[in-house]
Amino acid sequence: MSLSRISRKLDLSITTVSRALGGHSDVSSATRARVEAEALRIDYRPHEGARRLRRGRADAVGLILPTGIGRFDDPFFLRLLSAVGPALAEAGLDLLVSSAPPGDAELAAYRHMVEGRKVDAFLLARMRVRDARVDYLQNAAVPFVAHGRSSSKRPYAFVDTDGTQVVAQATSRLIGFGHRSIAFLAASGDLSFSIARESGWRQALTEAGLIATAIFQAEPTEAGGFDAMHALLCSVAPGDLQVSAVVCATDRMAVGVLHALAETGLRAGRDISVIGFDDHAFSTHTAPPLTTIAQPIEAAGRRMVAMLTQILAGADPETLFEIMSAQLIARASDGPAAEQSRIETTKGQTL
Amino acid sequence: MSLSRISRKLDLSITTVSRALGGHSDVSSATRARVEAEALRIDYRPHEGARRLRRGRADAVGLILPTGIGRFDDPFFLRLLSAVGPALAEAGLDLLVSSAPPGDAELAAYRHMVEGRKVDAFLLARMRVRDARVDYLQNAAVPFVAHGRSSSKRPYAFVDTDGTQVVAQATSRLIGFGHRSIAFLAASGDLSFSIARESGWRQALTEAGLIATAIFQAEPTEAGGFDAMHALLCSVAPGDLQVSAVVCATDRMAVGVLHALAETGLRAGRDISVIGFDDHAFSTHTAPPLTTIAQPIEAAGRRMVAMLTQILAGADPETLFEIMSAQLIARASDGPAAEQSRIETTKGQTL
DNA sequence: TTTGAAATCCGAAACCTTTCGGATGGACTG
DNA sequence: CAGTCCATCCGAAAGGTTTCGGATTTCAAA
Repeated sequence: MSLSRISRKLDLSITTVSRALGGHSDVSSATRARVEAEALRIDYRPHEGARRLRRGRADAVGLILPTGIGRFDDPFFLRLLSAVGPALAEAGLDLLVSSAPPGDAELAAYRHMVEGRKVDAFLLARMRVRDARVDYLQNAAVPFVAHGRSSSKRPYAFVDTDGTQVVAQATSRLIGFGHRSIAFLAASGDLSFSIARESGWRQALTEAGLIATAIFQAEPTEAGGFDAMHALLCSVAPGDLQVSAVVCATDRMAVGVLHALAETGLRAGRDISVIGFDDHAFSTHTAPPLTTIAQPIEAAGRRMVAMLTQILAGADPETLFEIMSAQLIARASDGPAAEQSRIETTKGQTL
Repeated sequence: MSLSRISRKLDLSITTVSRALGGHSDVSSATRARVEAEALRIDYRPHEGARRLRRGRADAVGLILPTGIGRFDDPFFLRLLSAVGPALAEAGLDLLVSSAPPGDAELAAYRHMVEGRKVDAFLLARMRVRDARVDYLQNAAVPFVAHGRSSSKRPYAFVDTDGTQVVAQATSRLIGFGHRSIAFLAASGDLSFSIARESGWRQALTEAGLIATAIFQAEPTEAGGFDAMHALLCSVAPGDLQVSAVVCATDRMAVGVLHALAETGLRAGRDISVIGFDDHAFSTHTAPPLTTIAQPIEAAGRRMVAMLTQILAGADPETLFEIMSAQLIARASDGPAAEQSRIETTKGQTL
């Protein structure tokens, strides 16, 4: 009831109105102007449903938030969402959001959107090394762009942060501070970002001739970090701790580690160094302020949308990727190794 | 190409297939069974676009994230989103998300969804006392459910936390600890939640015969809290501070306050008490762990969806509302007032 | 046997847009 | 003047679903 309304008013065919508004060349500029004026006057908006029906696409993309075990509130996703929103809007794409815990329910959520033809493509985040979502989407021939990589037969479009390189740099910084036994606190599960960061840690250690055995893992939350560090501290007599520095897979874990340290009376940045990853807003304000790594989430989001529009326009997903570099933000949670731990490390690196 | 596919295969009319699947009564149970079996076999899903075109509704609801000044990553929204997602899915509703900074761009985002008939209704969060979104939506006769109240002529459906009551309780707790000069750190702007919480603080103070003048405000972020507390601490000579406790409008602000305190060598929970609001994941792990207030965000999200479906089914929005109670979580950032400040307060309450 | 109602089914229209394949008229070419 | 070509317009179909207003059959009641 709308293209037709303009067409009646202006005594033109529906076709002509449609083509005028659609910017086609076979309509005179005079007619086009008349149509545009009338469209503006009655504030015409094409009916999305009709358009989708006719064009056979949804002009929408899906994003399914991975609900975590327990409470789910990682600032990462919000930053991604808020970057992706305007970019998508500018491209004329809607964003359909849902949430599901990884596993069958998650796949079902993807299937729901695909089979209902609700979206043309997906944005994926928080990739896992063996990622069922990738298999499913590639199989169903649904385009997507991921934030992070995973091991799949066929390559796909992605944006990723070079976690390996920058964590290696952070670890080297600790080595430069005199630390000899540096632990890595990995995120549990097979989260790609954690594995990339871990290998940066390992790399720096190996290069410096140190052994990379002090690795433990926990849920990528504050509680996970706290529990892991707490367990570590309880496992040895006070003053007998081997580890003098901890590189954490995420800021949230680092916050938990800081807490466990404070609880035991250990001073982060002096007795033990801690480095996080993400540079979330709260990390400036921990006690002490957290040395961490800033990754360009907003830029990544915008880049993902750009890739998506290219793919939707026919580009080959296999050729589209970008690895962005992250930046070490030195604050106060790390520093020179205390004499004591420098000596103790000679006894061994394992825990 | 799909109802028709079933109809051809089964030698029925499209009408009958549609009505069989739609649960209408004028189709024999034998036929219905055949249709259902075939639909299952070919994994039939109605085409959303076609359905929307015909039915004239979108079966989708919109949620526009208010991008803040600077970086935007309040865990509140993520918790709300993850609660709302599954509830909406169960009701057969899609969730369309966008983001925009409050102001003209925000209204434009709402208009975009409304006028493109992309959604049937909205979910609103982070209400402001004078909220242009409410005016616009009521005017355009688009249903919505809000989290939080605002001052509008016509009432609307909302779920809210009773911030006033619980903050009064928290403030009384501080008074019970012997604090006599208790400040409130409000969120800037005219955010409803902050105003409700402020009035709880004021109420408790007044009831105890204390003067409620120590109020200052800042952006509802860690940086905002830090700057405000920092400025306060710098404005007086050390040891001359009037305020012995601070009630913060949000946990994020409280984190900043904690940081400012630590920087000056003041011990939160001993020299100065701090209470937050939200009980976000990181609040368990601040130094010291933050005494705060837990509000039921997930339950609120589910309740909002329930209300929305009622409204979409014809219920009167003006009769739908629920005020949920929040809970004080006592941790270590507050405690008995130090002798010193108890004496000093006699000098005056203002800052 | 006729009538009427109930149980089942179906044709066609409508929702709004896009696009294929022309149609029309005028200007230009040869 | 016949033939071409171009600029501009339009009719009709298609896309998948729902629903209005019957049509047909069956069966019991009169």
